[in-house]
Amino acid sequence: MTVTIKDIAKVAGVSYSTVSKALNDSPLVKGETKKKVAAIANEMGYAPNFAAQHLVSKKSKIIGLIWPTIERAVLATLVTKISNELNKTPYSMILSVDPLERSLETFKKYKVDGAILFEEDVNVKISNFSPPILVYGVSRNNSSDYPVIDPDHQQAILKAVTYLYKLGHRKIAYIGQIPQNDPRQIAKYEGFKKALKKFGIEELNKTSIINTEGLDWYDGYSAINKLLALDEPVTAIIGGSYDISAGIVRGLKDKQINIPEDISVISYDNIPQMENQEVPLTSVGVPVEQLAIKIVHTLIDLMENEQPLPQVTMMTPVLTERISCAPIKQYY
Amino acid sequence: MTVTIKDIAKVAGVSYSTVSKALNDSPLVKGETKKKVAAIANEMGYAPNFAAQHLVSKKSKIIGLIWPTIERAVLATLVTKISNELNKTPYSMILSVDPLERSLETFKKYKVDGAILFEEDVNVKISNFSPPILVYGVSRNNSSDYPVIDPDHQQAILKAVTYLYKLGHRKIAYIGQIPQNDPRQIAKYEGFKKALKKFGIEELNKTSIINTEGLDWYDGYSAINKLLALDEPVTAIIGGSYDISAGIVRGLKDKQINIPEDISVISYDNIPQMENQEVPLTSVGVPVEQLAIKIVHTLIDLMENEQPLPQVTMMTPVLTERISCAPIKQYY
DNA sequence: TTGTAGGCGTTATCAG
DNA sequence: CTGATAACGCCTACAA
Repeated sequence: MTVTIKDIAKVAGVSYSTVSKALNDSPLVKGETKKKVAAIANEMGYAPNFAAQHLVSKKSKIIGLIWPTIERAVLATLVTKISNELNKTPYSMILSVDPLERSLETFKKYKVDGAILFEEDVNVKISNFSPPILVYGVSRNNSSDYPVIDPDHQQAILKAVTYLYKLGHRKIAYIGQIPQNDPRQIAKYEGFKKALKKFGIEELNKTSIINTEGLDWYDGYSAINKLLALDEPVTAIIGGSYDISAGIVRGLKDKQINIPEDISVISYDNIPQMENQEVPLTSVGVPVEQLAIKIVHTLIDLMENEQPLPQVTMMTPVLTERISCAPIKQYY
Repeated sequence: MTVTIKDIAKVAGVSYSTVSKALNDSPLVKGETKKKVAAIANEMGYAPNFAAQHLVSKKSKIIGLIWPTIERAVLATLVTKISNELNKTPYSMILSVDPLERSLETFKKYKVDGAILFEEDVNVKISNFSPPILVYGVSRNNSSDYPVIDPDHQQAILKAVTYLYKLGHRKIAYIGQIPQNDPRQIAKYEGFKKALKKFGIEELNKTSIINTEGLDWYDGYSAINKLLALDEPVTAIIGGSYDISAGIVRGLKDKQINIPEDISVISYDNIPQMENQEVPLTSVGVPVEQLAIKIVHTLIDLMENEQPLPQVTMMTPVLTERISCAPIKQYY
C-alpha cells in the first residue's frame, strides 16, 4: 500500500486538495500548512504517482532517447551526461535500445513529451509522432525536418592545428577514418586540409594524412607504423577519435617514442576519459557536458514553448590542454 | 489530440467498455465485434495510454534496469538483449544511469513492478523498495538478500581447457586479469588451475598463466610478448575477456603467428561480436541471449508469482566453436 | 485560506 | 454478449 495524498490529508487533518496544493507549492495555501503537510508527506514516505499526474496534466514529463546501437565511448558518455542533466529538471528519461520505429511506438504509449535521436536513425521517415524531436549530429544532411544540434567538427580540427602551429609544429599528421559516407569524419578531414592551407603548410604535409580502416584502437595503433615510414617525420599527430588516439598512444609507446617530448598528440573528442590515458591527452571537441546541457535545454524549450528554434545549431568546440603537447624547441 | 477508446467507441457504434474488452481480447465479446473494433483502432492509430492502464491496474508493467557505469561490451550487449527479450512480453524497461539510490527513487515514482541490478551496485543496502529485485552476478557474495543469476565462470574455463585437451593441446596459457577483489576473475583463474590439475598438466604449465594489469585490449596485446618469452611455447591460449582476446588476436597477428595453424585461441565471453574478430573466435561462456532470457523470465516469475525462487542460479556455460582452434597434429 | 466536485483514460463489476 | 458506472491518484476550477 503506497501512500497517497488522501492518506496525508487524513493525518494532517486537511482535505486532500489542500494537500495537493501544498505539495505543489501553490500560493493558495498558508505557509504554515505547507510546512506541516510537507513534513508529514516526507515522514510517510510519500512519492507522487507519475501515472496519475500524467493522466490529469496531459504531460508525462518523460523524454525518450533512442540508444544508438553503435557503442562508442563518446556516445555512451553523452547519454549519461544527458541523463544527469535531465535529473536537474522535472523531466525523466526513458532509453530505448530498439530500432527507430519500434522505439517511437513505445514512446507513443508512454506519451513522452519529447524525443532525442542520434544521426544514425534519422534517415528513416518518421510518421505520426507528434512530440518535438531533437536530432544530434546531422548538420550535413540539411534535409532534416527537425532541429539539429551538431558539434562543429571542422572548427575543432582547425583549433587543433592552430594550437600546434603556435607551438611551432609544421609537420603535422592526421590519423583518422575518411569514409565516403560519414559526414562527421569527412568534416574533420576537410577541416584538417583547410587548416593546413590556412597556415601555408599543405606542401609540407602532402603525405601526412593517414586514412585508417576504421575508428578502433587498432587502427590508430597500426597507423603508427605507416607514420614512421614517412620520409620526413612529423612532430605532431592529430587523432581522429578517442579510440584511434588510444591506439596511437600505445603505438608510440611501443616504439619508445615519448609524448610529448618526441612527438605531440592531440585527440578529437573532448571527453573526461582523455584524462585517463597513459598520457593525459590534450583534446579538441565540444565538451560532452556542454553538448548534454544544450541538447536537454533545447528540447525543453521545444516542448514548453513550441517556438520554432534555429534549425541547426553548430556547437563551438573547445581545446582542452592536458600534457600531450610540447613546443618545438628549434623554433624558439 | 490522441485517440482514446471513447473515440473508437463512437466510430464503432458501441460503448467504450465494449471497446476496452474487445481490445483486451476478452471472451465476453463477439469475435465479429472484436475484429471490427480492432480494425478501427488500428486505422485510427490508437495506442493505449499506459498511465491510465497503470492507474487502474496498479501494475506499471515497467521494470527498471540500472545501467552500470562500467561499459564493457558484454554488459552493453546484455542490456540490449534484455530489452529485446522484454519486448516479447507485456513489460517495458526503463534504464537508469544514475547511482543505485537515485535510480531506486526514480523507480519508485514510476512504480516499477521489478528491478534488475548488476553486481557492482549491490553492496549498498537497499531501503524501502518493495518490488522484487533480481541481481546479476554475485554468487560469491552469498550474503545477497535477493535472487541472483550468475554465469558459472569456473565451469566455463573448464570447458575451454577440456576442449583444447581433447584437441591434443597440453601447453595452454591463460591470459587474464587476476585481481584480489573481483570474484568473477578469480573464478576464472581458479577454474583454469583446477582444470589443469584435472588433466594432470599443471606441471607443464607452471609459467603459462599471465596476469594482466587490466581487462582491456592492450592488456591482451602486450601479454603476447611475455608469452613468447616463455621457455616452452604454448600451443593454445585462453583469453579472459572479449577485449583481452581482441588484443591477443592482434598481438599474434603482428608477430606473424597464425590462428589456428600456429596457435589455438579460445576467448571467455560468449557474445555474437566474437564472430566479427579478424579470426572468428571460438569462445566459452553463457550466451548472452540465454542470460537475458533467464533474467527476464525469472524476474517476471518473481513479479507475478512471488514464489520464493532458488536464491542463486548458476547458468551453465556453452562452448561455441568458431575457427580459432585446431588439433595438434603430432598427437594424431 | 480551505474544501468540493469533476474529469483525465482505462479496467472491472454488475446489470441488462 | 453489451452497456453503464465506479474506481485508480491527482489536479484544478469553483464554491464556501
